[in-house]
Amino acid sequence: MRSGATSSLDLNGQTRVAVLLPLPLPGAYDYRAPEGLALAPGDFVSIPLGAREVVGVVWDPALGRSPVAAARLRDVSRLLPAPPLPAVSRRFVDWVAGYTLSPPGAVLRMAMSVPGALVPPRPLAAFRWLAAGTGKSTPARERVRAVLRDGPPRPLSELVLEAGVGPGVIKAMAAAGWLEAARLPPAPAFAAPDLKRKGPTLSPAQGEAARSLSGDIGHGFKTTLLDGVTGAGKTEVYFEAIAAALDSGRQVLVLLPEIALSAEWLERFAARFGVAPAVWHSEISPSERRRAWRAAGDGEARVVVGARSALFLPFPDLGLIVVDEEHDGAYKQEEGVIYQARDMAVVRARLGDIPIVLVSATPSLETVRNVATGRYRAVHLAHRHAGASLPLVAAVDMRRDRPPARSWLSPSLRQALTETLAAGDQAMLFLNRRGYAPLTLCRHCGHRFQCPTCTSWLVEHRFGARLRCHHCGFEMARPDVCPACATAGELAACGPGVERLAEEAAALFPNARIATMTSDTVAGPRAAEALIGRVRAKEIDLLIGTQIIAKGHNFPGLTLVGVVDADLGLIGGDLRAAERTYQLLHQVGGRAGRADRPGRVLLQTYSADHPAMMALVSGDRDRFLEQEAAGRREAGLPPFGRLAALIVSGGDAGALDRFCRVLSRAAPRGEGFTVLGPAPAPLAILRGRHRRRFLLKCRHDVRPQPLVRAWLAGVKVPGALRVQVDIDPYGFL
DNA sequence: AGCACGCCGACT
DNA sequence: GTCGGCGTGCTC
Repeated sequence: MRSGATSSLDLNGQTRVAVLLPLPLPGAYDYRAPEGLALAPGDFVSIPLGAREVVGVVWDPALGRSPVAAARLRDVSRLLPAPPLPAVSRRFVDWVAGYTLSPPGAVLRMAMSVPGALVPPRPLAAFRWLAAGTGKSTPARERVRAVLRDGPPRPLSELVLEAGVGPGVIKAMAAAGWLEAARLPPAPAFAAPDLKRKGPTLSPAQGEAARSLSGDIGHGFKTTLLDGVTGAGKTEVYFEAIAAALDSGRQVLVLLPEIALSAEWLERFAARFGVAPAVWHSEISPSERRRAWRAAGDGEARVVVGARSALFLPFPDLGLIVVDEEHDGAYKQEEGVIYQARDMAVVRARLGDIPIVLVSATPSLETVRNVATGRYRAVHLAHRHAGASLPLVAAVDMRRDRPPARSWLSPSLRQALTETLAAGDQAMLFLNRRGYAPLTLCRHCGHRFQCPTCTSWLVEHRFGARLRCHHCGFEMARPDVCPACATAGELAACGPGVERLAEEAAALFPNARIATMTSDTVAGPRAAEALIGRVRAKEIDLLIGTQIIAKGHNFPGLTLVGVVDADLGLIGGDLRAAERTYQLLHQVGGRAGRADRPGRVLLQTYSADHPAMMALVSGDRDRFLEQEAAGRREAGLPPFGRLAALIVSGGDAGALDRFCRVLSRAAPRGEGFTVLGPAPAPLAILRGRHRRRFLLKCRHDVRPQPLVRAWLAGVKVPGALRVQVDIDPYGFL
């Protein structure tokens, strides 16, 4: 349905419209609407730009923008046959652009990065049996005839499959007059969830939580934290809220970190609603992407589950947002438009005046703080469902319980593994380090293998005997001779990666069936699913992996989790290091003992008295959060203050440092904020570009955006350098 | 983001 | 003598 045309009339009586283009331009461009073409904000249009034709969106007229001369205006070429971009989506694009200090067109690009989605789905090419044509009958042609005779027209892909012929045979038969091309209406993209289907029986606590969330549907914007330990049944609870939103006729968006790895979630959804949801993430094919975008935009997709960018889909009637694992760092987009999807989801809910549920067993300090101040409401699920008990967590103090030389499993962990495997149970070893060894050095001259274009060591991968940079993809064959001193046979692998751990485990437990799971060993979601299936079928005794084994997978037979290097996430001066370590290790530990058997978690650490370790062992999350909060409050760091980072990069370190001095001089001065830097960015050189970082640290009541805007307005960035703004910076990059 | 225009090395 | 490298700059 289209609202009336709201384009403005120019002095000459010509109709002028603002068109936002999916390009990093500072604002919308003005065009002329040809006579007879009524255009309203949200309309997708094709317009000429320079020598090419570009798709854009008619934007809402901006106030106080000095208009470009009428003589320069060009005509809108045509209106595209797609549902208009809803007003909420347009306001959201503008809001995100203003918050992240990105050009609005760059944000719009995320909302329409779907080539070909703007033409209606083309009818399916199909073929029906005509009669005998010319040419001879062959066995292949006979099979096609057998499939088609007396039946309705069949799509090409189906025919190819059923008749066991190549597409060439069909086309040749059509050309020879045996078959007639027909058109079938396009298949409905997504089936509607079955709302009559009964949900599972909920515990009293779950039922109460579900009623509480469902009661918010249709009553405007409200943010709720759904907080409960792994296994407490949070998913079933928010499924009921989804059912309530669907029942009210509105769409639902569920955000997950790395959807690609969570087939288990899709199974649970299908079990509850009888259909698959529309799925949106970076790895879906162009045709799936097109289908999902279109279905979200015309309302056919009732539920979309996706990674962070699903937030920008053009939902016309969104009624609920769920952000699962809200604490997960994967919600922070670090490239292009830099944004925190969880925070932007709250904004999207506010603009749409709908409820949003943040879900986590280990909520972020930001969210906990928002609950404490009353901005968010909290719904707690205190206990594990169906009587399952929480795993017993113990720290292994590596200062006393030392592994033998060149091995990484302490005597305690070895013994626990032995017991577990002997009892016929499954175990898991977690080490957040891909490859064989994180560093290779020459024992003769001390040479260390470093990436030629990044500040990072090359990681040895025994599989294929390569040295690889995990930041830029550089790789080389592992040499036998030191490139610095030419000594042979003195290159030593330092430290463990999962491959090396698997080697040690195989030597210790020669009869155990061991599998390694990292992004290197499982290519894509299907391979991951297959491996997880083997673990569930108890074809694997010991699973060794990086953080991809931490997320969302449920292994009923697993009773021991060994964290090989619990301190790994604590290194580096990241302000969220302790929090992230706690969250990740808690999640890893949650894999142990879900069913009727208690689980055990051993944390190998050199800092057993670190607050994060003590909290993991004692299970006292709230005390840990209070300590973290106290430290951050003291330092004026988020969520008690605001941060913005400026990353300046360029190929020439000299030019970069010169420009950094210019930036320093132009830095804003005043009350309530400080500018720190320039300092080498955490990855001082990435892909051959040198990087420096400024930090703007603001009091909680001071907005960093106007300061950064004024700062950058006062300098001219040399062409070869790049300045990236990161509002609410998270970790390294 | 494209695509043009614009100044310095190896080819018919 | 040209073809072409991609560095800066513009697109309503």
